[in-house]
Amino acid sequence: MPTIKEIAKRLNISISTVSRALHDHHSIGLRTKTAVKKLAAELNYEPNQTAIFFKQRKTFTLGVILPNLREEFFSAAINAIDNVALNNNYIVLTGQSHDDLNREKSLVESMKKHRVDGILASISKNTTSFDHFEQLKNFDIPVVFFDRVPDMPDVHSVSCNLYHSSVEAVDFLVKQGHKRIGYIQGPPTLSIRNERLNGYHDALAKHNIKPDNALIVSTDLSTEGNTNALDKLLALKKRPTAVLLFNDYVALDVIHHARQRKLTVNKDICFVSYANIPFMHYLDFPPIASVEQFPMEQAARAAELLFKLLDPGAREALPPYENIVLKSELIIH
Amino acid sequence: MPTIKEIAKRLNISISTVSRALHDHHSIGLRTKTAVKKLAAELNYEPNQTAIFFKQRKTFTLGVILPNLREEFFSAAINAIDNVALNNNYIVLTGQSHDDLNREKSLVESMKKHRVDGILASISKNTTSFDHFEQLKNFDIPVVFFDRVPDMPDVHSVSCNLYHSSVEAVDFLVKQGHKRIGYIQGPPTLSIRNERLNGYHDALAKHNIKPDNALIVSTDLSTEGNTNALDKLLALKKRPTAVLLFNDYVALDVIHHARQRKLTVNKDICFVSYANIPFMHYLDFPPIASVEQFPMEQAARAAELLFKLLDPGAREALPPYENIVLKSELIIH
DNA sequence: CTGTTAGCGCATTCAA
DNA sequence: TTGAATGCGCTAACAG
Repeated sequence: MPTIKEIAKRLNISISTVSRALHDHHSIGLRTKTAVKKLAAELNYEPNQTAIFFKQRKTFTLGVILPNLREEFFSAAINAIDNVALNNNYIVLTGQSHDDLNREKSLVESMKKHRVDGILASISKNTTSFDHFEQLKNFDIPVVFFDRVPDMPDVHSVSCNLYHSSVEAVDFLVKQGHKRIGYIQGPPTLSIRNERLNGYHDALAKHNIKPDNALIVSTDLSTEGNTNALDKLLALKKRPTAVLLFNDYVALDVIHHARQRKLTVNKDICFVSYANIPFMHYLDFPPIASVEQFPMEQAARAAELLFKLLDPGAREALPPYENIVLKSELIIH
Repeated sequence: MPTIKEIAKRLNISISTVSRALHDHHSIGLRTKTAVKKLAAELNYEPNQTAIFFKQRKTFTLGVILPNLREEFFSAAINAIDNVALNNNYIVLTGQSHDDLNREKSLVESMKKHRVDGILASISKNTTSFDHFEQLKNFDIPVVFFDRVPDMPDVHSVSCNLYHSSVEAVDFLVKQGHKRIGYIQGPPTLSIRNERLNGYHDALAKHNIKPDNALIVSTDLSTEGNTNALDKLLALKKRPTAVLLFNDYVALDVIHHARQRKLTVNKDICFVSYANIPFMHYLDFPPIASVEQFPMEQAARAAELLFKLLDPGAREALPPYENIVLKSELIIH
């Protein structure tokens, strides 16, 4: 494989001249410059990036850690990140935690080893401690969290506030005549800020509907957890006529299960869900509304923030920790 | 950031001794070895991988190029690759071509620049020339194609032969009483080997059913292409009562469209499809059967093959070009 | 406008 | 059992 040394030797000039010529340095004569470029092309010269990474102490690589790629939400996020990375001549190293804390930790380790310049992360549902991310500060690897963000100060984050949409969702259901509205909530780690629940509560209060704790059940997001949650609601003497669902994947299971139990969805019982993944449109009985959380926008904003952190000039203009919050939107189907 | 040089200085020993101690080299005294390791731990020493990559001329990074991650087929493949890579202490760089040849080319370029040790690829539907992959041979970057493999000699590949399942699919339909069976085929680049079509034809012949070219229509895999294809079949004087569909994503659109046209799926018209993605189970009217193409197995085999190619010892035992073919399986729902 | 020199962090050959 | 020396390929400070 040809190197600049090789080119220098053949042209009887110095290595640094070759280097500069290849970089269009202003102080290089046109004649030598063209000669160098010509020979480089002939030899099929390709700069050895590993040498450059080493020398520049940068790898032009971004790490992305997220729960999984199966969910359209996250594959959409990856697409947005890819685009931003591409514009900045960066490449993306993706890792899936599969909601396993240990796996998340080892992903952080291996990305650290590979010297990624920065990391974008959406935490696993089982992540309660954040030391593995914290230690990255010692290595000058900035981290920006998105969507599933830790509830901590001193982190950069981009997230989507679900409070208002939750209020809207209940408003919408009430307007449709519903009075008993249930809520299937997700695991506590993913609900620290309780935006969905707070919105739910506040909206009920607004409409003078007495809250009933029996109407609030939980799932660990497994299919079994999802169907059990619905069963609990259906076991009540006074069943809910509408239910908010933690997200569309919960909705898939819950709707399926409701129908197996011979309920007519959107008549006997209505659902509103979160995420608004396109796939739901193929269902016969989709949720009547879903909260759009803008994965692409979140991810893009997070990536842009990360690139600012990576740029010493831009970083100065930033607050010590930036926390961007987008607004979700209730989409009526 | 501490380096071995730093450690050497503090311990008043040489750099090479430190290096060797850290690697458990046999010729290092126990006393010095423990001293070195102790100090390294205290200083939080981390070897600079970029230096190692540079020196070793390896990056312990695999490139994966595939059409997109939205399709469960490919996200499953990535998971399988992740696992194999993890076992080999490799990390995975994923790129999506979005079925765009130019994007695929630039992915190859940037992976080459980043000096990945090897590449796994599933080609885009618009890929007709393979120079961008071919040139990698000059850089000693082995490529293994999987699932969507080029129809060329002199490449490594892992794919799934759909011929027998296609025959089985028709057998199955015939057994159900169908005599007019249509086929919606995909773009020519993805059907070079014509396994689906050949199976379809041979099976019809086997059952003495006269082939009818009007029953074979094409789609470019867009939603519009998919619905148009169905419309063409429905416009025939003698409509098919069953149709083979290129894959499950075509099936989603086709089934949706059939129902909008007031057909009762699985009664007025039956569908058999390819890919067998789990999501279909949430549909009310899924295809009655689907051909499992084993994305995880394909990807895992491809990754394993790639690691063999990366290992000089193992490579010797291999033929110049390995082409692994798995058998698909018809799954009746 | 061009060349000389040094050094990034590490593995490794050769010498002791 | 250890150390000295070399070089991977490239960039950049310094010198001319």
